[in-house]
Amino acid sequence: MKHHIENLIASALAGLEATGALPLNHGATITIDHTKTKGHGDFACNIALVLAKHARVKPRELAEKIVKALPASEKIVKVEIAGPGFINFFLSADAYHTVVREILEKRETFGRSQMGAGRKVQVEFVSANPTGPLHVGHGRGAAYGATLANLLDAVGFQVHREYYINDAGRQMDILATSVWLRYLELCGERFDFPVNGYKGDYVYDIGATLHRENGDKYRHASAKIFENIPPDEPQGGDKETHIDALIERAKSLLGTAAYRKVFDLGLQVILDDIRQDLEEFGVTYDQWFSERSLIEPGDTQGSASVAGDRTSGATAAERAIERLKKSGHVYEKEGALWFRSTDYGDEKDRVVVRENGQKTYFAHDIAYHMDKLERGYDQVIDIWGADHHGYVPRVKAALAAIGDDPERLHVLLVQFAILYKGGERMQMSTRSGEFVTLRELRREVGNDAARFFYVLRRCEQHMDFDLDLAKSQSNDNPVFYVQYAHARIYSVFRQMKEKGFRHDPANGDRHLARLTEPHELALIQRLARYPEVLEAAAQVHEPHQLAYYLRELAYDFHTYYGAHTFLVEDAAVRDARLNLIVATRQVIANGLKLLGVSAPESM
RNA sequence: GCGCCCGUAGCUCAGUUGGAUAGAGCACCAGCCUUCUAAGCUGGCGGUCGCAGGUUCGACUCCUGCCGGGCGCGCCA
Repeated sequence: MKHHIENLIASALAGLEATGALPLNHGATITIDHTKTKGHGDFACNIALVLAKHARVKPRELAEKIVKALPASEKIVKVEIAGPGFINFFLSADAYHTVVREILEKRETFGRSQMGAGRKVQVEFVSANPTGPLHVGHGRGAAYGATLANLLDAVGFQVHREYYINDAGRQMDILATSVWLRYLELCGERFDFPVNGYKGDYVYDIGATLHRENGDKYRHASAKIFENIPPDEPQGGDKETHIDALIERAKSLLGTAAYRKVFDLGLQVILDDIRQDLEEFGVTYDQWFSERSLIEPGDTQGSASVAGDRTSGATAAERAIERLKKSGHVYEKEGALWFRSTDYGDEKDRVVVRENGQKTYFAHDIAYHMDKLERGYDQVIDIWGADHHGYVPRVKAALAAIGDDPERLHVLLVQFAILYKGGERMQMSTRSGEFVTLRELRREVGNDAARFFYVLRRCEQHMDFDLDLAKSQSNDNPVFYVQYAHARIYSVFRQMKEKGFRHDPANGDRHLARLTEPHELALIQRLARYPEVLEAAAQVHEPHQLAYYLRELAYDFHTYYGAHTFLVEDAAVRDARLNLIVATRQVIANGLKLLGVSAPESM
């Protein structure tokens, strides 16, 4: 409909340009807006205001000229000039009635479009370190990322969903060492567990699995393990150097193969848990990309889709460093290799290869993003926790340095979800083991409420997640309101059978013109906007627009329900109304599907 | 100190990418269940859009400076 009016305006402008009433090449784009108040019609166009100065005419005068030049359209019953020079369009009821027909024809595909034109988009989200179960903060990224990916898919992008597994690096070594120490406790060894180790219950469980499957195979005497290890914090030492020394001790005592076994057990158990957790949450991926695959050429976990030249056997990380070197934006200082990211506006230069020869996490991330772009995505979307925001400039700088276009990378920062319980803010720390997991949240409030609640805020908005409120399942939670509208429509049809009526959709379609009540027109107009909402939400990466739309749609329906009876004696009116509410049910179901929320038939 | 995000009704938040008289839910007050589910509907109360300038036909929206809150500034990941 918007496009239809755009065409009318464009043709009017062309006419005025031809007669010289308007200058050529004014370069203004025609925008059609929905009006806020009914008195302003259905759509409004501000073109006369925009062009007035250029045409050296008063806005209202120009508006009159445009209106006179407008071609006739059967979809429009009235055109008015209002305010400073807005052109308001009033649609015929018939123009809207066709929407009901369209929804019933297209069913679950109604709202989908080809805006994306098949362009390839990668969405990487959650990507939590596999050092423990997902907590409620990850849940927000999961719900947001999954919904955004669904939206992009719905408007015609080819979407690739990916999880980056941080399975290399110090945090994972700390986990492996923590597992081993818990295992040793089960073997009967006694010692003080390091302050900086992972203390969650799941670490015990993994240690227990290790013990059950291997007995005392990996046991070493605690005296030997802690021999010459610098003291931990409670003993007046430094917790970081203490845990690092323990990691080295674990590696040397166990040997490479056995250490890797312990390490991989922890990784595998936790990753399986994360995968299952997300799956239950309705979040699935096309690919789980291993960080380790960037540095271990033989690794089969990672991307198999990179076509490029790996003839030399170089890892992705090595190739990334090479490309950086060729760019001339690196230098050596104090034994380390630095990337001069300040050349691209970063605050300071960054180390990519440490003094000890190991590549930094940043180097891996350069390689990962290089790999992403090599895979040919038109657009790469990263969804990160807001605490990583300082990281964005250096990644973009690196992409620019190696000759890729940093504009292809979009980093969306999701603010923390702060949990409140009993009016008090809850603290979260993976290390201490005191946190609310995503799984706990899902069990308490349900998947539907969690999914809906999470995407109700713009991602850059801090979110207060009141557990008591979400748990109470009161009508504070809009998900029930929307689901109830859906269930209510099913209920009407159950009632219809009891009353001995039949729904004849063809008859309803013939009598759509009987839908003349203000409630009906309002509902139809809301339905007509659904495709626009999907496009807007996808384009600006704001799933909350869909959530709000569904709430408004549910409101329109509930109001209609309260004001009119659907199951009336007049079959023409009855069938037309049933067509309308079936269309409503369809759009609610379509929208909820994209949000990952169920659409129940009864509640 | 520097950088990013946020500041809209008592609370939690929208505001269609610069449009017309700033909206919703909750809370509070007053109504509506022999009629398709009251998880609902109707009405009312509620605002210096953090503050001050600027840009223009027009600013919650864009620019600058302050104030307040969050986060980040590692050869951690």
